[in-house]
Amino acid sequence: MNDESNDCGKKSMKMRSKTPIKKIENIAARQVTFSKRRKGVFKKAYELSTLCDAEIAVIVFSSSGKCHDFSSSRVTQVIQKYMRHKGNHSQQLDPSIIEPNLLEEHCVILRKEFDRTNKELSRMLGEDLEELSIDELRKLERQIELGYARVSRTKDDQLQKVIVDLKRKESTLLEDNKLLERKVML
Amino acid sequence: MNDESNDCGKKSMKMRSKTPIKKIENIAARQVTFSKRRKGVFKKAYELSTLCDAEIAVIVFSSSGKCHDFSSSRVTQVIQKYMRHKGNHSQQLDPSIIEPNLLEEHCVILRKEFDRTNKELSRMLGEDLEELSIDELRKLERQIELGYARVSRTKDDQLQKVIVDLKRKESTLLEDNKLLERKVML
DNA sequence: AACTATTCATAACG
DNA sequence: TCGTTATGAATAGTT
Repeated sequence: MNDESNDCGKKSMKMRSKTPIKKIENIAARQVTFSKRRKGVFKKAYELSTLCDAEIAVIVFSSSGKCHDFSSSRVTQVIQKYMRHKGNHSQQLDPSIIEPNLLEEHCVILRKEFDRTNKELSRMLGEDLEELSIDELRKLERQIELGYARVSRTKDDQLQKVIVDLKRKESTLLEDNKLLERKVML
Repeated sequence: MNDESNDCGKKSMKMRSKTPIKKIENIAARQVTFSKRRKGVFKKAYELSTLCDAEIAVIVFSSSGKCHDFSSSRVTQVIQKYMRHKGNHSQQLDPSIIEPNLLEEHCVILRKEFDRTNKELSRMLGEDLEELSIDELRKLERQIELGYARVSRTKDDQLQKVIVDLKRKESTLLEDNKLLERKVML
């Protein structure tokens, strides 16, 4: 512990330093700080998700290897969404670049991911709904609505584009016609 | 407690309220808060990882669907570690009955299937629509409509069931009450 | 985007 | 681990 510039004639109570962000070497202190700050991060994550209607997942492994997580919805759900956004799974789960003895493990992970995705797709298609609660059904309904709105909007945009294109062609042709007519007149 | 912090005729002042953690309805304000707090969460995550030698990943989706992430190492690395921790009860794929040299092949096939399913799901959710033709978009739209109808119907059925159940319980209770009242009278 | 009063998080300590 | 509190840090409201 370093206490450089303390005097403070006050009750010589807590003298908090400016907290350098550097690995805490004292193991006990590190564990205490880990607990406190982990809780803090999860709280902040919760507040962010609630205030801003955001979806968030936090995964932490302590230096001792223990796993902790927080999510506004479900960690695996957020992970899935994340993977989709990043696109190609192949990069992340490509078995060919993985050591042979880890291959099996990755196959298992991939299989799990596949099953999950498959299930979600089924439900989006209105299948396998039996075991869903009313709340889950409501959530699914909203999710589908969102997807529908996006698809519908994209389609409309495309249609608009086609229409604008056609109109432009039309007016170009009209002008050409006018020019040609004038030439004919002369 | 000292009486210093009264209204005091100081400069007009900011008057921050106690910030209830509830969805911010004003969209502009929500976006600003999202930016600020997202930065805050990421900073806290960084500090936790550094101070405590921990591994952390944070994934956030804004309400508008934009994806942000932070990790002390690599997000996908943390995700894989997480999956490994959670997925130790893996009986889905028994590798002992698969020849080692077939395992990789199996993985490749699985990955292809997975990517295909993933793409379809993304599109149902209204993502990655850029390369679809108008006809394909129309088809997708109809597919989603069908799924929506099924989900909506299932939900309504469930709600009906709950209502019928509650009504039955209510009438049973009413009858019980009547019987009890009679007994009390006697 | 920048500022600052205020609330909040947490290091140090019991 | 839990509670307390002074201090540093985050941020809501504002410019």
